[in-house]
Amino acid sequence: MSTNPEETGYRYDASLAEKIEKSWQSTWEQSGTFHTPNPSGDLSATGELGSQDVPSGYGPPADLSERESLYIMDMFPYPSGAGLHVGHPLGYLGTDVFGRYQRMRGHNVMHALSYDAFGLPADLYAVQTGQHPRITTDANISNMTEQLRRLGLAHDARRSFATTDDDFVKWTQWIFLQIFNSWYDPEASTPGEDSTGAARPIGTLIEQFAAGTRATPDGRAWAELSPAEREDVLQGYRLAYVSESPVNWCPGLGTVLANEEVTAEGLSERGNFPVYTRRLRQWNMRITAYADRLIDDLDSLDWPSAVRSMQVNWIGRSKGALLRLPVAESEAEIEVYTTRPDTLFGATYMVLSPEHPQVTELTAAAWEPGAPESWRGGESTPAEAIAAYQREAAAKTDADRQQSREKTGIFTGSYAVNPATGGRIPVFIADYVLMGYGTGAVMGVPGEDPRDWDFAKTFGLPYNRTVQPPADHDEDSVYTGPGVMINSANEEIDINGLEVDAAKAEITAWLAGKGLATESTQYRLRDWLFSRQRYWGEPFPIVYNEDGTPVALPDEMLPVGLPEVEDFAPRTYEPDDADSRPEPALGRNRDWVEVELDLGDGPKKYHRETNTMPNWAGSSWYQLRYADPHNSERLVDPANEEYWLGPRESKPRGGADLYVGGVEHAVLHLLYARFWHKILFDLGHISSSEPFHRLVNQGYIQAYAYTDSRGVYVPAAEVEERTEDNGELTFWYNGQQVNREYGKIGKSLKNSVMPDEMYDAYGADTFRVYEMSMGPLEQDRPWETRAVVGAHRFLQRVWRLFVDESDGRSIVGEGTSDAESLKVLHQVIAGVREDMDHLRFNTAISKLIVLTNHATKQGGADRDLLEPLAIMLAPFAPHLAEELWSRLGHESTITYAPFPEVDPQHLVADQVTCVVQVKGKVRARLEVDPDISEAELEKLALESPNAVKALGGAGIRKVIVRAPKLVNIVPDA
RNA sequence: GCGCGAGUGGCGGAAUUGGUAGACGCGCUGGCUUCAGGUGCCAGUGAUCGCAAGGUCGUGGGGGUUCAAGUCCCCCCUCGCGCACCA
Repeated sequence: MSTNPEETGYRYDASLAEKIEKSWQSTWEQSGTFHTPNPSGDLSATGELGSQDVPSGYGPPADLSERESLYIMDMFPYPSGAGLHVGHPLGYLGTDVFGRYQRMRGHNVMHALSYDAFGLPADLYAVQTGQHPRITTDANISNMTEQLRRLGLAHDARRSFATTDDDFVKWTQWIFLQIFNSWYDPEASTPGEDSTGAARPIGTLIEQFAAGTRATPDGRAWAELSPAEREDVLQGYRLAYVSESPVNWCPGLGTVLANEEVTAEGLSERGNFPVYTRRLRQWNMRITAYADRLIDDLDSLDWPSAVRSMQVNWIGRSKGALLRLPVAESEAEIEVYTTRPDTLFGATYMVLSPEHPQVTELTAAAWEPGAPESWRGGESTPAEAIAAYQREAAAKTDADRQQSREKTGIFTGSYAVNPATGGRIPVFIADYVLMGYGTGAVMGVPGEDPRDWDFAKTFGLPYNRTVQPPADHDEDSVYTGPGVMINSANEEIDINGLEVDAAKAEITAWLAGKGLATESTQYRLRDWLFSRQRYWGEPFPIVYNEDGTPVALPDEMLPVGLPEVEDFAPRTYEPDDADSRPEPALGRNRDWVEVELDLGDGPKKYHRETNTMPNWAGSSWYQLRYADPHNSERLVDPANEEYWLGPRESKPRGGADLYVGGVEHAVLHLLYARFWHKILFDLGHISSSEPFHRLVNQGYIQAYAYTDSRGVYVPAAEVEERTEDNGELTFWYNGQQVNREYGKIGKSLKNSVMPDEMYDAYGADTFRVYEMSMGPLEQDRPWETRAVVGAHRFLQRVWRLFVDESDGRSIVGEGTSDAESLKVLHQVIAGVREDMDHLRFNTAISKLIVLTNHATKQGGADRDLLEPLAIMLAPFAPHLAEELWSRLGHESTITYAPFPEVDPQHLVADQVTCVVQVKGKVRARLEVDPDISEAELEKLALESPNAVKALGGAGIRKVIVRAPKLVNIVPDA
């Protein structure tokens, strides 16, 4: 029999790792090791699925349901057909390690993974292949599940779902109806909430109209309105509503898009197609009603500051004033929004957005003789010039509009009156003023606003400084800084000499007294465009009656399934065909669209809504469904929601305890999910008012890619590096020098490494340890296949502390470890606990390596050291740890073994190293008693030969003693 | 332009409240084991001077505070990310 460890099968190599991993994975699955009990329903300890027939000690402990809850979430994946590369599991491993650690700390940990399975890629693929997206989606889900299974993630598989499941779609649609049937009551208050304003059932609004306590828009009594008229009124309040408004139309994708899905360049985030602003009748979500709460509640969350500031910026709250400027020689007024009412004396012109509704009434019949040529746009009448400019603006994509900052515009021929100066100021239209913000009209103050300065320069308009710039300020330039007011007085008011803030208050009060100003808060945030014309999404649970009025389907009719169609594509157009109109794919199946239903008033004809929901819908509430994934009566049972997501001292607004995912969702998913969660909270369905208490953005794993002289990617795995004589590093492929670049991992970049390759070469535990040891979770880091072996060597050393590689015998000592080893052990325990609590997995692993290396150097270790080592290793290398645990004689899983406690008694050392510095530089080291007195230590330090030598006979000015670690001797200068 | 974050060996990265800079890993160098190979083992490894003991320099650059600065303060440079005609 061979005793070469490489042939005995007792060396921890890839094939042994695979054996161990697969065997424990199947034990865990059969035992329901990671099944997490709910307080109520089918997953409770007494429920049907909950009564686990666990064959051994590998199931969860009996008292798990009595433990404190901890809810860990990953941003769930889209089931892509490309499969996983080594970068994908990073976040899942981080949450798994943390979850496993928290189980050992005595928590009932809920952690599972589901799939965000509606969306454009499956839809596009279906269009390409003609295959139903459900088929490809399901296939992708099983592929990904299989790839992930090999990682040994401690997920409760019973809680896994896909957003495309009928059972899930039903509740997505149910939530939509809740939102549709609600309005935002600014007067409502919620117990425990400091701000007022909350979603309330639409019935409470109807009561107010019916009782006359709230006036209808046109003042008629509610009873006098026809059903269609009533619905029109309600559409102005519903939190989900249909309206004809400017939307982002993307002909290339054949669908409209939310603002959040359009890039700063005005292109679709998917596909990079041009996006046009078109007035279309679409569904919207009134997220603007929640703007204040979405900003203010961020303070209660434990989120990265980058994400918080992105959300704050996206919502874009600004405080200012609405001013009403009279139109000269007319009864009309133009309302403008400004954050600088203090500069009103400097307003020398006005600008309206080209889409502004008052443009037509302000367009003069003819140019007055004095109007400069540049104001006329080369047309002979204002009407023609205005119309031409409006046409041009409409044809521009947002990208075009933003590309050029050159100021353009047309004079309307009308004048407004500056109420402060009484002066006539010309009114222009210009596309630098956006209809979607404020009132779509601004006062032009060239002296204090850079854009107005540019416009005034272009059109030869005068400026009048109202804030005193510093002496060194260039006279021929705009000044936006602080200062005191100048040139700002008339017969009624004098704000000269005031600072900007005081001036704002003063002038706003003066105008308010004349009924010309009100304080106002404006938001950059727009309502959320909620309909898409693609096939692969949730249908709306809405039908239209013969008047075209939207009618909610009753809950019993949910879910509304997708119709079968032969062609999944929406009608798409040439990407630059701005005149096209969206045509949803669902409309193709006329039998599905035209229905006869009895909605309580007898059978009537209806037609269905043919748009689908955006793929953000499912991810906007899935955090609730994990808590009660099979409930068919409610979206989540209140007891289960409270247990997992309810508010606690550590999370005042509740939510998942930890949510890990990429930063790219900072303003999309994370804003939408907070919005829906708050509505459900307001309506009393849940106890938490935030979905995710703590958010961590994991970094990305990046890699080198190589291109040859033609710029074509070559397989990164086959590139060789060479150090030239001058020390320069060069890269070679097939004898040709290639160029290295650093960035994303991707198939097309030929630098993709699959987890499967790592399983084959080292096993899943090695892969896990490597990924967790590369650096802090939040940080991007480069993938380096050749470095993985370090993690493997570490696990091999651990193995060798337990098992004799030549015969597989246990070599665990049963004696007591020496004091030095116990000191190292307890230092490591203390450090690892601290690191784990803060998700510092890389440093936790380095400490485990220190402990392992110490034991290895000792030539072996005893059980009192190796048991804690196995437990601390378990979150990172769960399969190996479970194997070692069982080899130690345990007959139950290591998963719930209590995490080692620090025994301070072992931390006290009889000797400690004291450094002796002279003038801040380390000159000597002393081994001293930890309790040494300062005087004694000072004496020893001053006597130490190296210190004496370094002092070189100089006198001593001062000695700083920090017993027992440090002495600093300061010589005379 | 505005806002946020980060600059530490050849590389990834460590360094409570200011108190031994470079833990741990990769790579590299030397040795052992092996028919061979390395995904095995042992030792060394910031730069520099020195046979050595030891010295000098060293955390993007410059200045400052302090007995003591990667850490605190001021100025500057570079990189990354976000927002960007939002009145």
